[in-house]
Amino acid sequence: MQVILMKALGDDTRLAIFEQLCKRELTVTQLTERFDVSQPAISQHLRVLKRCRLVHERREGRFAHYRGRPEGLRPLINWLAHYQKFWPERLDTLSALLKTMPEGEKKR
Amino acid sequence: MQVILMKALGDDTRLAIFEQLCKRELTVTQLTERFDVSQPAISQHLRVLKRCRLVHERREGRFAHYRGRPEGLRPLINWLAHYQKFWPERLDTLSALLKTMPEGEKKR
DNA sequence: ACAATATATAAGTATTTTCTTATACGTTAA
DNA sequence: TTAACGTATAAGAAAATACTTATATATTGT
Repeated sequence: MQVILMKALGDDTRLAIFEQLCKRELTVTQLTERFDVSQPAISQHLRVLKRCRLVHERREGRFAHYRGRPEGLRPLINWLAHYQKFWPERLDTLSALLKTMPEGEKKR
Repeated sequence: MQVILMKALGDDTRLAIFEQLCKRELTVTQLTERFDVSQPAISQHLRVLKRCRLVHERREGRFAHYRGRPEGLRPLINWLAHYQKFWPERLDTLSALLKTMPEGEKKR
């Protein structure tokens, strides 16, 4: 369901975290430095983002490296494609393109 | 800001209302019949959707006809286009297409 | 082994959001 | 003109969400 995705990205802090993590992989501590909320708050946001696969955790000892997963946005794209019939013809090829977009892991 | 859009669409009832209104124009009363929340709740959801231009109100006497405005999704599309560089090359033309998509009113 | 570090979880509080009922306002029909 | 109808707004209750502090757990460096 794309409502879950919208909810996840509908919070300013969480959206900012996602955007950061799409630029570079960061640990929880590094994220905590960059935002003015507590470390637990960051962890909680990460859990939400992880639940809908918008971020990926790479454990390395006691460090948790997180990176953004833009592929996780796919359900949103798919949902939006439903509405392309309301947009100009120029975009008519969008859904075709989307249909052929692979499901699995993508290169970054 | 696309967070506002996400917030607006991040509620199940509101998303369902938007989807209904993209299919057909409906009055507040008709919407109230279709959902199991009170009429004021519907009006409040409509206000949120209207604020971010996801619906349009057509007044006709005491009736308020609402219809969905899928064009209002554009900020979302634009934002998503930022992430296309993380997607397969197949989609590389997406942003070009989006850039040329007109801003004004579109045909339905 | 022990202290320090990195993160997660628990529990509670504060804030925001969504709902309700009551009511106000404008429009139409009788 | 007045009663009924359609919708919006106000006010407050209920529910959901985002935060905090305290603490647990695991890992590393000394």
